[in-house]
Amino acid sequence: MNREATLRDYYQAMLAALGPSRWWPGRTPFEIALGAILTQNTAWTNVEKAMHALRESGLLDPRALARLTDEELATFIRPAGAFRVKAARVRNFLLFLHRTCDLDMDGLRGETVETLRPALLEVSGIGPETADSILLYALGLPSFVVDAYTRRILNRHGLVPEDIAYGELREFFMDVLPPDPALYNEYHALIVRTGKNWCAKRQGKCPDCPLAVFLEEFSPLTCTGKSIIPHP
DNA sequence: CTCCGGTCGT
DNA sequence: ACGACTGGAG
Repeated sequence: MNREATLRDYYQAMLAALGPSRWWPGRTPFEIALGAILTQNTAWTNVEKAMHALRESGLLDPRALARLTDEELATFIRPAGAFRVKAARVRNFLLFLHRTCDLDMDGLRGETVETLRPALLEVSGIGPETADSILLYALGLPSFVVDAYTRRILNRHGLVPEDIAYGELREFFMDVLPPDPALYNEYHALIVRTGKNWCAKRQGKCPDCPLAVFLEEFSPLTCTGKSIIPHP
């Protein structure tokens, strides 16, 4: 298969069906990075509750957040779940910002994916997906974000193995797509929107999915990963 | 591989 | 009631 053409076709199909996503416009880099940590294995609606609580108290700012104790922080982000773990992770990220840019993410402008990505991965609590989300959505750097939906959709379409590693799947996109942050931003956003609405873990809703045209056939009743017949 | 965890849809 | 949710660490 021509991977580049295939990935562009998938992108166009989702864009045509869903329209542009406009993810995280008008938000500060720190707010976006914070959201990226809080949303780990968590529905975004829960993250919004936590972000709202922080906003109401004027805490969507690294210098303000840094003054809280771990316990206070945990209380604010409680609706996001795993709040004790995430409080520690936010703390580690704040320490990272203190070290690298004096708690001002504008100071990270000028960094590249090659230098900043490994540095972020050194922070306990920031794994590959969170790092790429921060690079792409907070800093506008061309680092493709891979998530559970990306793996599930591509696997169910027979394009990649189910157990493909994060880095391999990221390169599956980055090897053939130009390093365009706007393209990466919209592509991942479209995948998440498509995944959330049509590609649930248990049972997909393939008949109405924007990507259904790429399946040779499928069973409407048992539209799970294994029941989809991969296209050639 | 297991735990973290409140919240929401089924 | 039950499992999934834009993961990551020990």
